[in-house]
Amino acid sequence: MLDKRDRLIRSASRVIHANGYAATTLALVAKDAAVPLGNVYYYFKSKEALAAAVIDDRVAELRTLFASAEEESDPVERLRVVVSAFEASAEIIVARGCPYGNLSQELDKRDDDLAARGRELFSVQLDWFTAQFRRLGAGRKAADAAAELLCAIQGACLVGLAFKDAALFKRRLRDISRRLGD
Amino acid sequence: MLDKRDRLIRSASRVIHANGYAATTLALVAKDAAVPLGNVYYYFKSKEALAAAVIDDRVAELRTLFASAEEESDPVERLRVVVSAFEASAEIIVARGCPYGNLSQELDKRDDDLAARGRELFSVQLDWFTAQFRRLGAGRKAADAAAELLCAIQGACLVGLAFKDAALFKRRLRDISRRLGD
Amino acid sequence: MLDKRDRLIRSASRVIHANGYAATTLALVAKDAAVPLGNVYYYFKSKEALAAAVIDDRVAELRTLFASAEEESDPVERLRVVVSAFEASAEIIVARGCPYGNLSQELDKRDDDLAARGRELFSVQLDWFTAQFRRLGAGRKAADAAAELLCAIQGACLVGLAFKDAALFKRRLRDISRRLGD
Amino acid sequence: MLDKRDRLIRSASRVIHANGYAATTLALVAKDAAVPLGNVYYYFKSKEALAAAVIDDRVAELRTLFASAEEESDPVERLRVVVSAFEASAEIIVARGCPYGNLSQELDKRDDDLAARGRELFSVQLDWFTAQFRRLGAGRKAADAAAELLCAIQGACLVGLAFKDAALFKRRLRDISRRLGD
DNA sequence: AATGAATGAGATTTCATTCAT
DNA sequence: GATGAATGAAATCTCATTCAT
Repeated sequence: MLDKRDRLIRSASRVIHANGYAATTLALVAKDAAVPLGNVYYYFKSKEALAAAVIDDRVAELRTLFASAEEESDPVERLRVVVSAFEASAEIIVARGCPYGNLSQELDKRDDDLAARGRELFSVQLDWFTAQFRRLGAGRKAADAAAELLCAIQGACLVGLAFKDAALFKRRLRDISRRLGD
Repeated sequence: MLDKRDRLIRSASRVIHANGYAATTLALVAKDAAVPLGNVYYYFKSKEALAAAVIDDRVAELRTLFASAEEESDPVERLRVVVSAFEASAEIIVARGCPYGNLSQELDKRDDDLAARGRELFSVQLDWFTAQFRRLGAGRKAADAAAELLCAIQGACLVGLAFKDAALFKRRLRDISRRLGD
Repeated sequence: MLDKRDRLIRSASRVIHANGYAATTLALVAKDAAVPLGNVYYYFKSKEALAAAVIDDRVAELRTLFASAEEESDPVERLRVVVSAFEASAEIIVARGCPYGNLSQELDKRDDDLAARGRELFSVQLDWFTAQFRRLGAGRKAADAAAELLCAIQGACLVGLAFKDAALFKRRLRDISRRLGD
Repeated sequence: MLDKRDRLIRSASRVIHANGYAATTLALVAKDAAVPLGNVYYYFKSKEALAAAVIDDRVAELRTLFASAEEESDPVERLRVVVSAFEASAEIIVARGCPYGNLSQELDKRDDDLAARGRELFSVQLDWFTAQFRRLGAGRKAADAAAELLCAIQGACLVGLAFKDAALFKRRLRDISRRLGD
């Protein structure tokens, strides 16, 4: 069994993904993690701090994905690995939304530094995508190509979620994957 | 001066756009509309009912936009009118997010009928886009082309918001607009 | 159509009988009477005043019943007319409770003069019952016999209501009626 | 000092007895129990849940009374113990009403399951009374005799309350007690 | 470190009553 | 007389956070 801190992050991640940050109560998270409510504050000084840890966890998840994609040498193949990873999560994304996009959007409205942390969920992707396009010789257009890819993926998540349509979502991702070769 | 009911919808729309539905309190809305809190309940039986009115308002806004786009006869031009309308709102979208996508996504996690109402914000767009592509002779691919367009716009909104980058947002929309001709 | 004042009393009587006084809202009464809410205050200066009018109405109803019972000359027959009247209302009493006992009990907890008015619902019965027993030569035991009768009727109402059992209720009332002859 | 949960039930019982359920506010109960209002919700998830606990408490009280009555072997004596217990509470019943009948009647108008819970206050009495009459050889008339007894007691409570007349109340109960021997 | 309990600010909602016309 | 609208006090309930042990 994971230690309490990790269990809390894991549970918070699940509950936030399912309900959104504002609708998530610490009581729910504590119960899901089988940790007494009062104890949450031993590990995290506030609800915000717990959310920050969730973001860190997701960023780490993305970095792990990128690392595994780097086993490919061709940047196009690397990007396709990432797109495939989204496709592999189609069911959950279509049911609950994108764990990166959802949270980034919701936290964006705050003036905390949680808002800034939320943006990392996108910037870490944008940066890595940019690096790949640069290796493809895109030069100064690399950043733009990266933004286009991020937009395409996130748009598919949002629309797939609204219509709960995994088939549509996958079709869109395959299309994105195909065009990466152009 | 608008009548109170309209002022409440207008204020709720603003506040929800700025804060999200969950973080919106009726006290805030009432204050923004200069209406005493208790009076809100004379016009709307619940917070949810007010949100439903906001959604209706936004759907009407979209229909108005579509009606004006229909002054063009060429479907491609019509679609470009719509894309341009998003472009024209770049500053606010980049600051607060897309008023349709944001709300649709947040409400999607509920099991109310507010969730269903939220989805209308997308389906009304998808339907109209589909009709245009059909007139272009897209046949059974019309729905898919419509979904692609919706994804592209929404993706741009989400990423534009995260990076508060109106230039990026506009670039993306112009690109979308250009490709509509292909 | 009754005039508004009477319609309000009639509706208030119905709604109070169905929901109890505390759970009755003037909005409900106004709607039931098809009278605009604001207008209620033209006819009654407060919710309490409306309830007082309802009590007056019910007291009048009882007096009418007594008057009709007085067409009989035998006091025992007179009392049996009254008991039969309760029996005739078995269905509604078993569904909603006794319109006299319910209200008397609920209002009893106040320190208004509504409490005193509520008690009239019982005292008017007690007085008339006492008068009949006195004519039967019960002498100073007349008051006690009257109280016993009132207790018996009200007990049957309360228990009939709790178990929603009209048959039980009627059996009890017939038993009471029979014993009146002893 | 009782623990808080018990204090809350005790206070709620008192306040509900004094004011009725609808007119009881949790603020009043909390103050009476010397518990901060917000803390009430740590022990009971809603006002209804607190009322349900009050009912449980009263049902338990009745069962304790029945258990002590069962120290007598003669069913008639047992029933007289119960009637005496009501008589011993004459002052409070005449001031506030019967804690079982009042609540049962008020809750009866709801469509919650609180209504059903309220009915238990009577059914637990009816069942035990029936068992005693059955031991007396009443056969299938046992249930009817039990209902008659319950009606008699409750009628006395209701009328005793309306006239705030403890002497009348006691006279009625003694009469009931005497007739149990017939 | 751990935890059940406590706290209080604030959110939604209700409603008798009053106001303006 | 009539009425739609307004008002504000108060009720129920929620929850992040803190406390006492």
